[in-house]
Amino acid sequence: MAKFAEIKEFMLRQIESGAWPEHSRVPSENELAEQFSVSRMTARRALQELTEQGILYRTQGVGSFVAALKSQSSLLEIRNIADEVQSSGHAYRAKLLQLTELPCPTIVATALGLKRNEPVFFSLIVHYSDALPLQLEARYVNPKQVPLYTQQDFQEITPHLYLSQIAPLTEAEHIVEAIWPDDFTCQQLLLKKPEPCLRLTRRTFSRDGAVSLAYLTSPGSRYRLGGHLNFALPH
Amino acid sequence: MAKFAEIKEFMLRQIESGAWPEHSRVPSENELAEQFSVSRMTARRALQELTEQGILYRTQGVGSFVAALKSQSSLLEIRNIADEVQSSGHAYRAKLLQLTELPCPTIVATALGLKRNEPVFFSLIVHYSDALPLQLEARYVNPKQVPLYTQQDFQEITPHLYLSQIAPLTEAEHIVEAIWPDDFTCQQLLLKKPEPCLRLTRRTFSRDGAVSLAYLTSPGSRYRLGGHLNFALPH
DNA sequence: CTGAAAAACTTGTATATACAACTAAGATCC
DNA sequence: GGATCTTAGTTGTATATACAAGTTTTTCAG
Repeated sequence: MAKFAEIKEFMLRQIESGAWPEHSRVPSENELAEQFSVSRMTARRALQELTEQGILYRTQGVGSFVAALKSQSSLLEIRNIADEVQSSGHAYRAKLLQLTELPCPTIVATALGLKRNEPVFFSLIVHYSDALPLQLEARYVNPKQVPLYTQQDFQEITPHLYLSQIAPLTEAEHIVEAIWPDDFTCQQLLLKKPEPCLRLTRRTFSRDGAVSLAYLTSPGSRYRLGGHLNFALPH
Repeated sequence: MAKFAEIKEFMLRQIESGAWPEHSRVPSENELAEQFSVSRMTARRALQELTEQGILYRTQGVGSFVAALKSQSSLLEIRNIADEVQSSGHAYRAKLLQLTELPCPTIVATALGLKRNEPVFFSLIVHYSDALPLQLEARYVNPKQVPLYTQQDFQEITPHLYLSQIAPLTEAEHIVEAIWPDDFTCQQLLLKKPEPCLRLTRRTFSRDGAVSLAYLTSPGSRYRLGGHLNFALPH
């Protein structure tokens, strides 16, 4: 591991363990340089990158400080719903409804850069928290980029996690909408009466272009798309 | 302006003008260093920061390239609704329904770090695109941080813009929900029939703590909360 | 004691240099 | 022709140094 990365790791451990509480001062560039026997510029890089990640804030002439801990989580991460459910103390389960190859609908073709009716992979999954359905995931996947998609076991690994491994994310596009669910969606989400639902349309890209188009639908009452957005302190 | 910033400006102009199209190669660190008579490390910094902003991508041993233009806009910016409407070619207008001091409700007190029934400022505004109501904004503001809030003319300047000037943002927290609008909201948004609405709850912070709590409600059919999230290419 | 000046310390910018790691293209050998 | 080696170019990491700019503390004159 590069030296500046080692310093970052060290500082992150201090912060996460609570040894360096919020708003406390962290070692200066020169102090870190001496402690780790590196040049000031290398120590500076560690401080700089942690600042860009919203973990520290710095003021010229004063010093570097630990930012508020709640700023750690970020909308920028695309969260893995399985991790999210488990970290809230519930049991995660997925039910696979469909996993096939389809002729590509026009909208999907446009989104993924394919031709109409060209083969495209399609999966349909319900994500549960304990016995409660949290989200209906309908996903189209570009076969050119992920040829083995239909051979995976999505009870064991979420499509998002699998895709991240096969075609590392370079970019993601999101649209959030409030929609009125159709009958099928109500049925799968066990909604006795229709209620407003959140629909997150997510298109992901890898180096070679669009990888997948996913429609994630959740009842507004059961799921919140939250997080924190961090801004650098103005200098 | 610092030298690295001048180089960034130059490159941004080239990209925005179309002189450097998407995925075209940009000058290398050494070429930029020579053109601008700076050291390689300074040229490198310009390239590096543009990469972090998602404007370029770089590959070791190969070069630096212009990223897809659509990656420019980002969810990270808190958008000014007035700018957004105007940039889409419509006329922006605001109607101020209320601007008063209220005894603080419990939820608001918790969110802003005030005591229950302590005075808090409250504003209620409808944002229009031409004659179409786009968003109902209900906002509570911490009087300790923004004592002159109730004396502003919010037909002329949006609360968000004013607050940004008075108490620069250090942090913002967002929650997106799908809700069923109440009668008053329907009336103000000119919804003849109720329809699912997006509600964005936004809490903003400045250096000295929470500044405001805003509820932004928009009909799902009229407004999309969109944008792109950029990820650095893994190294 | 007060106020101004100086010193010490911090982060910010910039340079020159060196070597490592990686890629692509060309040269060479068989 | 084809495989391998070399070379040139590019980005990535690291160092030592210098000065600028901002803040806080100390010193010292009055």
